[in-house]
Amino acid sequence: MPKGGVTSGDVAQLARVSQSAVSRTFSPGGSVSPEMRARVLAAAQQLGYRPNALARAMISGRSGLIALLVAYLDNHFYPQVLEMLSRALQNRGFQVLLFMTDRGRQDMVVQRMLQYQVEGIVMASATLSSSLARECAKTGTPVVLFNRTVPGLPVSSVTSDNAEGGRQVGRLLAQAGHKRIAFISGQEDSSTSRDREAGFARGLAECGMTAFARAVGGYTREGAARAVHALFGAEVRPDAVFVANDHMAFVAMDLLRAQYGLRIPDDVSVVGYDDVPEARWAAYDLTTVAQPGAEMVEATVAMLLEQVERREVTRRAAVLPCRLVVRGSARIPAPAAAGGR
Amino acid sequence: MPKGGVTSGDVAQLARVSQSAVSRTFSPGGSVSPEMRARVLAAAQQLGYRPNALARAMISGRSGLIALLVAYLDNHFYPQVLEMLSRALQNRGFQVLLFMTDRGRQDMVVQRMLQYQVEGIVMASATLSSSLARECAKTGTPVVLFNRTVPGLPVSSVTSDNAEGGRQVGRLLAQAGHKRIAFISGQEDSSTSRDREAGFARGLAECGMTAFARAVGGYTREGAARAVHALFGAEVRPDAVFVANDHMAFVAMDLLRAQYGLRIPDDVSVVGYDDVPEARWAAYDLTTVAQPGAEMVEATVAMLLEQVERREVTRRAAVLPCRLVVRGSARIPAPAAAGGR
DNA sequence: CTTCGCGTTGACCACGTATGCAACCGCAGC
DNA sequence: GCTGCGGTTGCATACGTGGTCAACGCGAAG
Repeated sequence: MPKGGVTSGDVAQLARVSQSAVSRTFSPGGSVSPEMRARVLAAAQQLGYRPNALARAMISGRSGLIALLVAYLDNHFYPQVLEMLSRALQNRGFQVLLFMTDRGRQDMVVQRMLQYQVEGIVMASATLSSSLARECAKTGTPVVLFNRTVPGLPVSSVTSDNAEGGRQVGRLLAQAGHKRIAFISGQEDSSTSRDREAGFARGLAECGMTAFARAVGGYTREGAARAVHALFGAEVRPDAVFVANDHMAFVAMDLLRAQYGLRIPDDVSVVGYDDVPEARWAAYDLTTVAQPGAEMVEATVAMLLEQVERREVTRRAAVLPCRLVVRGSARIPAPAAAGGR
Repeated sequence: MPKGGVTSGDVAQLARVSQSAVSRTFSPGGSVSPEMRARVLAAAQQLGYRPNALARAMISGRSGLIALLVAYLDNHFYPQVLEMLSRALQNRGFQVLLFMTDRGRQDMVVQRMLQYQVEGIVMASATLSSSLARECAKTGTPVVLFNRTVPGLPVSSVTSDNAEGGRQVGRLLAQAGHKRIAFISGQEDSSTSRDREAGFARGLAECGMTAFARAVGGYTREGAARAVHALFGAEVRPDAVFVANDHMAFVAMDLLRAQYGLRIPDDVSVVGYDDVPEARWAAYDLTTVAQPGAEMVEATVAMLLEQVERREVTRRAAVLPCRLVVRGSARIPAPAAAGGR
């Protein structure tokens, strides 16, 4: 094989059959007699034949490619999701084309995806401009937003019930007797942060309370640190903090212990969101809200592939239930039970 | 656009030029007059033309695809690497086809890569059977192993100087006056674990010591926990542990503190390897050996793309220097300096 | 005016595979 | 023995693009 390509024609020539026969042998529904199939397979084996997926994609109009756009992997919720998504798609016979958002060059990134004739797009924690969404819809490429909602776009989405999760946190902290409950937000323009905060406020309201203070964390370590200093550098400090995700909650815990000399949960309660693996590490033992990662991935794949199969883009939204995970980083209500589902 | 495909022929028809002209307009070295270029671009704009990357790949023999095989993302060193690798390749005009190893089905995975005519393969923390390596070489597809070496295969590799890193840890712990220094290994068959252990033994030997005990951690949390129990459930306990990577070192620290009631570093020193982001978190403040992730990624990309450009697979190995990062999880030598260089 | 040469253009083919269509074979029924 | 039919097989074409080659036009040199 000089320049690296053994084609179906080569196999046909060796097996003394037509190229069509080779193609049919490797196509699921092909009508081939047993002896021909055997001869073809023997020749293919001998030459090391491997069907060219690109040529197959061209003729069949099905590339078998799914684009996956990810914003950042610092938050360890996303590596988990990425791994599960990739495995699920791989098992269903699709290949994953991975893209990292490139700060404002998202348009170019999506163009590249479409150039490669991807059959579907999953966007994890990344935004999509409405013009791009329309462009995808025009080419018939379904898009599923993971852990994010953007109303009014012709795209589907899968999220967990962020509002309900926030509400449960609000009730838990209020019922535990905290008096000054603060919130550290994520990116202000993200639906996750907004929903979690709104639910949180409602949970507090149901217990006759309101949030004591809030600060913007932006879902980054640096932003979280600034938010902690803004809240705890003040005259009167919060006695509980709900942080919009675990990633930032760890920063808060480190800072509160090391720099402010506070004990957790004796002096201050901390609650996060996501239940990333580190949340159960002994050093943090973080009370948090578990997002059903596996179920979200399953829903995403199902929703996307259904559209791929039926060759039509629909607009659906799945909201999956989440679950409060009580650990040691927050005081718990004394006698009665906490907030019920 | 009925069924989603506007072709160069459509553009040519609208612009009243030949299809060749459209192709030349979108090809870098094409000889096109300004006015024709303008007409073509206008027509393309109007129709929303997007060159079909698959067709281009077929004819040019260059798919622009690089396969990336990753074993697991639990160890947070790899998400970082994945993100950097993906960004680097993306910036150089290549697309990343992502694959997760599927326990023994690696052969199938590599076959799928080759079917998609990838121009190169990066394997991060995953093994490659020699038969597969030869198959890749036969098709002229360069392979670069990331953070792993397998001698005798026609593939390149990029690693850090694991032996030297291990040696420095050995010297540090010995010179700090520890008497019973233990080692928790990774996967026994991985080159990283072997090299780190060998260097560690040499570092100890240079100070007239030998390892007090060793246990197998297998690079997993569960394995690390078993190893810790094996070492510290014994009659006489180590007073220092070198753990083959940070991922396992965190498990060890949690267990030593919570279950064995030991203080770090007063009762026992812990040293890891990798310098993942969590290593600097206040709760751990882990002394570790920093792998030069960015440089390793850069070397990987350079090595791979050079082979892609020159269309020949060569066998090279890059070993990059690593750096001891002294933090608070290990006692430090009192007066004189630690290990040189 | 003729000729040469250069830059531009279009017709045509190739890349490797899937598939419609026609031809073909063998067999059963009349 | 002829017809009809179901199952196989090969031929030819299409998918969308890049590149080759000859033709063409136009300006400059003789």
